[in-house]
Amino acid sequence: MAGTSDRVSLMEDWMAMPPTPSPRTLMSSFLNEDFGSGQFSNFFGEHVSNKPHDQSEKRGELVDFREQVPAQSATGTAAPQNDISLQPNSFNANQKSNPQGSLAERRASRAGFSIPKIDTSRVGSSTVIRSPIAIPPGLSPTTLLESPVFLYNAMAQPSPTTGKLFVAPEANSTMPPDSTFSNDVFSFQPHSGPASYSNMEKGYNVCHQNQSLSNIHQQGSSLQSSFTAAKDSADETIVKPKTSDSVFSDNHSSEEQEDDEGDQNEEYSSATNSNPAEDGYNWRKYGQKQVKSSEHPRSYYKCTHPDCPVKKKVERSQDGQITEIVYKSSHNHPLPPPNRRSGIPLSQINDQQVHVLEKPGSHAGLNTASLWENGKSECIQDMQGVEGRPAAGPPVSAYGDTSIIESQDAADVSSTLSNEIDRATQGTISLDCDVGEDETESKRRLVSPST
DNA sequence: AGCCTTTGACCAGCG
DNA sequence: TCGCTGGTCAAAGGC
Repeated sequence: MAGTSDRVSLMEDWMAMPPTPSPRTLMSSFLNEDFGSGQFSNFFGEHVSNKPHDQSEKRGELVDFREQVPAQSATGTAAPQNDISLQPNSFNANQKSNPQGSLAERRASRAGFSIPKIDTSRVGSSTVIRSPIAIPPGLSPTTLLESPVFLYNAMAQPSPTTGKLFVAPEANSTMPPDSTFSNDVFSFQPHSGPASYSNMEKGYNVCHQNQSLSNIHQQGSSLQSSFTAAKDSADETIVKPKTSDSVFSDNHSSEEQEDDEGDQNEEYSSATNSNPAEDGYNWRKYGQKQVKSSEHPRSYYKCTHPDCPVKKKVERSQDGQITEIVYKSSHNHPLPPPNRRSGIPLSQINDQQVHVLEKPGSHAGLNTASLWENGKSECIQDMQGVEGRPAAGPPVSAYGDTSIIESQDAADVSSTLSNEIDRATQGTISLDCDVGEDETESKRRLVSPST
């Protein structure tokens, strides 16, 4: 089975990587990287270099795709082609709340980088995390999203025409050659280094439709999964993890897929906690049903926060692996403290946060992880900047300013990193950068059932 | 005691 | 109108 052997090969690559480095080591390695040499920017391409497709060709497709989409501005008014929020080297043109841009942007600008931004303002209120493969228990969909690779490639915003979330090409990133668009659904393959599922957060964070993808925090390292992200008519965002080999061929047979799941079951058998409540929010299950459209039973959860309209549907395979999550509506409250009841113990979060920094073993992994951390830091800083705002309040676009990746000098990086760790260990950071406003609950499924 | 899950019943939308 | 389907309710019981 080709897919299995691919994954085995990947795992071997990971196993060959250096043992867990310390954050300092990571940072040191990171700082020794030549940003301008393209090592970093080519990382994703390098790690998908075993793909048969021509990378530039695919990128061209992506560009074409984007150009075909009549973009809208964040305010919903007509805008020139190629929404500026998607454009590299143009974030300054999109400043709103802060004429100088976010701290991340300022830092990046200072370092000579431009930061493409995600415009999440058009993202709607219902999120689907849908996986044709089962998400291993304890492996959060958000963790998948939080892969540095995903982050780095996550120039994502909903299609102006369909509302589906798609990922646009970004100048400094390398689209995996097997990236695909299909009905506004973009698939790509995060693959940035060793993943240790046992070290990942058990459970998952909400990947909120109003949440800048850059704001999604990483509790785990990158995965060899790929994702399909889609957003439909301001209602649903679909994030579709795939196995690495499924990326090579979307015609992946169901048999192969089942085998993949089986393999993953074995790989991730150590992760046993699949409680969907562990996304940081508290959920109450109010129903379960076997629906015809899915071979798996569907569970219905409500956010237990008073007056919070958020619901989610979770489908699990027989072995408890999550196969689909559909988020509906938006949280109108901050993320609750992490260690309450079903929340993750603070100490566990600490460890996980540290693992984020320690796990990536390759240079590229270091880079992505470090950059991710930087981006996360900016997210946090942005969040701090809006503290005190009514939880139900602000336009989402306020968070759309959050930068994804920034380049920093050594001091900044170290400072950011250590601050990040400190915040994590103090349990003071909110993992959710979203305070949504769109309460629309209509929804429509975008991706046909995986079966 | 409070909050959770479970589970059968009920309801609404749709063809 | 009827049957199917998906979503929700609410009682019961567990932790």
